[in-house]
Amino acid sequence: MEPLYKPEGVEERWQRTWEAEGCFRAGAGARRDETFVICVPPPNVTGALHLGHALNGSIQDVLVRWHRMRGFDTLWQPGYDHAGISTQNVVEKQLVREGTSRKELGREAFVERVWSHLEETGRTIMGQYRRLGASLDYERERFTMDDDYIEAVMRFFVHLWERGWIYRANRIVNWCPFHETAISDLEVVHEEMDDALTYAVYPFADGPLPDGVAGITVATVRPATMLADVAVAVHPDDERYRAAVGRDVLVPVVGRHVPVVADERVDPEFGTGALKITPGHDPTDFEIGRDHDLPVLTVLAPDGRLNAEAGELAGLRQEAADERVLAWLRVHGRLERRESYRHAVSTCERCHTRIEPLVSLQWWCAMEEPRQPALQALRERRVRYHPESQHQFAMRSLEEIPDWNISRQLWWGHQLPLWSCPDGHVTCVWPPPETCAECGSGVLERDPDVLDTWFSSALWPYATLGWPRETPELARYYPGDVNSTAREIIRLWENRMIWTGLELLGDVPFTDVIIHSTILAPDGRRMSKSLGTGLDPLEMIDRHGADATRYGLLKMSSTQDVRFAEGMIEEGRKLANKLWNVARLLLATEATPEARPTAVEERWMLARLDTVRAEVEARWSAFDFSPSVQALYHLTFDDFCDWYAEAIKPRLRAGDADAAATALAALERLVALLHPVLPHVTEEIWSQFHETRLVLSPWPEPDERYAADAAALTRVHEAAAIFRRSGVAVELGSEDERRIFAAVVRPERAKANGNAAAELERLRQEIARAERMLDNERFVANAKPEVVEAEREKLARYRRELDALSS
RNA sequence: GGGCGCAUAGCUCAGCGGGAGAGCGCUCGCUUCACACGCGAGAGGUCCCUGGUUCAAUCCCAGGUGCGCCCACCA
Repeated sequence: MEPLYKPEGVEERWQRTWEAEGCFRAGAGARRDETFVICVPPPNVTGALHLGHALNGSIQDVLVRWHRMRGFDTLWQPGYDHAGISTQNVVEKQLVREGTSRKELGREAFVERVWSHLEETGRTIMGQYRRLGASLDYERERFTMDDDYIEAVMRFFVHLWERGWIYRANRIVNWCPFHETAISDLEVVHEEMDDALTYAVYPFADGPLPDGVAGITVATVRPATMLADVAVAVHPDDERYRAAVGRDVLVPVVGRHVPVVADERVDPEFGTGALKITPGHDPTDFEIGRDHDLPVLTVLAPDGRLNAEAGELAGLRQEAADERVLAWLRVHGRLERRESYRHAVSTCERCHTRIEPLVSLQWWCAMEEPRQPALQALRERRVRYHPESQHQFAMRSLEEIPDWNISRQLWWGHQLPLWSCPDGHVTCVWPPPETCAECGSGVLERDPDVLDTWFSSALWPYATLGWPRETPELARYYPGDVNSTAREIIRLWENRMIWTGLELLGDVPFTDVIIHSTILAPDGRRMSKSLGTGLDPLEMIDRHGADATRYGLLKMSSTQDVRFAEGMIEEGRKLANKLWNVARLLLATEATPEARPTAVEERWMLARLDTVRAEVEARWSAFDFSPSVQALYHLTFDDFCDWYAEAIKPRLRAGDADAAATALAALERLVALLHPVLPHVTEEIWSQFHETRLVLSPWPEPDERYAADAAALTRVHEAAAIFRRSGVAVELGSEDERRIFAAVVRPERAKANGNAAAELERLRQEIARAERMLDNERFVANAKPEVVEAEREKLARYRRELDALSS
């Protein structure tokens, strides 16, 4: 064993060995009947993993390795998501760079192109998980476009159809002109943008009002949509427009007569208080138009250009059309003014193209019924989000959940299992039908739309286990236990897995959802590739090792948002190196591990190991990782290395067989406790004195035999602290205590550079403080008894120390 | 506009009713036979501000200030 632990080589060797020996397979090493199941949130097949994935993988792997050691039949399910629009976006942009387009390629060739693109990226992702040491059951890798998985998606759709929850409706949707598809509200991001607000005059059709007012001024950021205006609306209580309501005004350019209507949804404070109504291109206008029986006009085509309705402006891009309308307004004296205007604009989360609200015929899934059992499950805490604030958010989201637009006008994804005959009958079955279910026509055309990518993700926990087939895996591993993910995905994924699981299998897919922190760039900005603030986890692994990276990420996992700090990963590297070196020291004895403690420091060490075992178990049960790795760090550095190893060194050198055997037993426990966090270095150390694999070895059993001895060493700890501060050796009661003191402090070598006077002063102040509190009757009467007792003990201790120092 | 969260040492963060902590950085001293990715000793803090509750507040409550995230159809 070399003096410096070098993770490169060691880590990859163990990653290969573990996998080759089947240590990660579902059920490997199981010693009890209970199962523990996590499915990895399937990463988008397009991208490489980022630090968030690495953090999430570390969290899950700690839980999985811990349960596997405890003997659970453990399954950690890997896989990836076809990520419909994201993937299509990536490939389309490649095509643009190559000077072609998906339309030129045609649907079939395009989909083939996507598949060939996926081959490499899929391998990259699983390679990254392997480098992190993630103990996924790699042989069970699943993809949402596997044949079996497609089967599950189709069955699910047909199920919803038979339930009567699928319907088709013409509604305003978010339309992405680049991808030429509808997207859901959840796929829209809002971006602040500088824009111009155009104030245009709509003159009254039959001349000015009696008071001489010639028209109504409205404000808009998209002048081109005027062509589809069907009314002007004002607030019913707005005195300014009382006389105007019921009259007609003239729409600019097209000269259409449209009515002035009164509606409470108009904000009289904004702009001029008058709102042009364009039901075809604005969600609010759509509702107002519907309630006033106004027609719906559309001037924008799916590609973002103006359509035939726009007359001579047809075929222009919207920006160009805006300019033409503006010019018309200027020429005709209808432009009142323009002002700059900064506001939030909806954009496509994938391509950041400005979203056009568009009336469009889409398929929807009604949510009123299916959400109810999920909401109930959350209320009853049959599924629990951690932390609690996210549970509240998840419940609110289910309460407010709108119907789900599930159709996308994309080519990459699961095509809807819907066929129509020439008579317009729609057949929904799977496998594909031969004839129309209603009229028997053999001429059927499949709906070209594909499903929202989250539609298939929603089935992940059970479709990966074989559903809808009744497989043994499904029976054994459903429902699972834990799901871990980032905040932004609660509504997109977590809640949907819960309601689909309840609907199809009658049970929630997991009992706990961990919402982990977001790792920000060191400057506090969001980590993202486009900002150049992204960080590749592999870079950290190359520099410090996978164990160190896992440690650092877990340490950063506690609060909501943490700035990335490489120092925490370095801390992990030092921990691994420290552990390695203390193992070097102890393994040099070549003893057989067996706990036969003869001295107080040995019983104390075993007691400490058990205390930290209990603490770590409590932390991990509560999904609280940062304090757990902190406890393990101090256990290793302070307790194990600085105290225990130093205390027994003289005996090891003297060839004490009991001390050596006990030391290795203690080391066994230490590396077992550390294994879920630092799997590689612990496995490497374990292999130095075991034929077995630590990954499948039992987690340490509770052992309270030595708890009473923990206190004895506390006296030595304090004596050492005083000695180091003051240079004064406090008298110790027992031979044991004096021996340990000498071994750890090594007074013959440590030059006392402390200050006895300062130490005396410190003790006097502490004594005065404790006396003040104990003299306070209200404190003694109201404080918890153990707090008062602790204060008495402190006072007594300080007095003892003062006496010892003074003499 | 709505919701949530955060302000603690130079930096990144733990702690959260009774002694202000860690890692890194900094200063000083150590070629101590596991480890210089180490060992020992230190310096460094009105725990954001103002009130309130309490015998006792960094911690609980209210208000303020600053910052972050999520959500949102004000044209």
